Amino acid sequence: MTADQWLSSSLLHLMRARGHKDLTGAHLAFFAFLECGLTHASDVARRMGISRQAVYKVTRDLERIGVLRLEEDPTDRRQKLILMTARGDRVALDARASLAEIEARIEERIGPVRLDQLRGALARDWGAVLGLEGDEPS
Amino acid sequence: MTADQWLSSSLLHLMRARGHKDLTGAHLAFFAFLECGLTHASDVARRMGISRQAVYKVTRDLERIGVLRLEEDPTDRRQKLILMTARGDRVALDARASLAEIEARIEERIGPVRLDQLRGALARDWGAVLGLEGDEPS
DNA sequence: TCAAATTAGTAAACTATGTTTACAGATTGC
DNA sequence: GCAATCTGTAAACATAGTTTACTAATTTGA
Repeated sequence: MTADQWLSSSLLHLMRARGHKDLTGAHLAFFAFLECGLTHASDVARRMGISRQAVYKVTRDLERIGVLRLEEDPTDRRQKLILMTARGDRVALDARASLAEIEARIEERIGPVRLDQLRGALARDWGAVLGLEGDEPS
Repeated sequence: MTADQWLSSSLLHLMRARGHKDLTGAHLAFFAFLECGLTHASDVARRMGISRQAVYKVTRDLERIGVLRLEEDPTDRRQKLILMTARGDRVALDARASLAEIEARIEERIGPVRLDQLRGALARDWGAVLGLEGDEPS
């Protein structure tokens, strides 16, 4: 189990415990990018480094289960605005709480100082590494 | 793109450039555990935290393309010994060289000191975190 | 200005990588 | 000796992505 897999499976587990039984890992990963202020599927796809067709499937799912809704974008009629429903806001809230819970468990395990160092190392150093190259799909 | 995904896709890319066109990411991930001295599929499955059925498929693939071969284990007739073929040895060599190349590119990007710190932080801190819980499959 | 190139969303077929469930044969513990 | 457990095997299924293809809307440039 890698760090990534552990993080996303922990998040998924906690979200299910909070009643979001129909959310998958892909749904939650996608959701994080909406939280960053993105409002269009193609932007999310580019930022996630996956195809817009993959993102499309997730948005279609999330619309079907009532987490978000799509609306015509008046500024560009090719695009659709991705908007949160009431349940979408609850999901976002519960996701933030779950992530805080996970971080608290890590801190409990390795201590606040090393957690801070680890966060710093990952943000600075991996950030620099990943800024180097992108094999993004079409 | 996460750090994990970046690492494995870089490794896969370099291995393909070295002529191993038929190897997949799952093949290479599995291979790393053979390099650690494991000789039986069930051991690999446990260490990787995946089902032994998933490992079985990979071994079957790798046997088919001539990277490894299976032999009856004389000490336990339930088990089979996983052995390298000549091509398997070449794969292992090329994988080590590719990883060294990747690490060199990271070092070039963030410098030797921060690379060392990052490696330390990941080994110590994430190791401690992942040692905490295991949702391993049956 | 208008044709060409690009971009957004949609959709189907396929791929990669896992899981769950099931079973038979070998081994181990009591 | 027999039940529990472990091995490899295998099929059916799940998840999350890709490639290819199409239409409509927009942007670019000669």
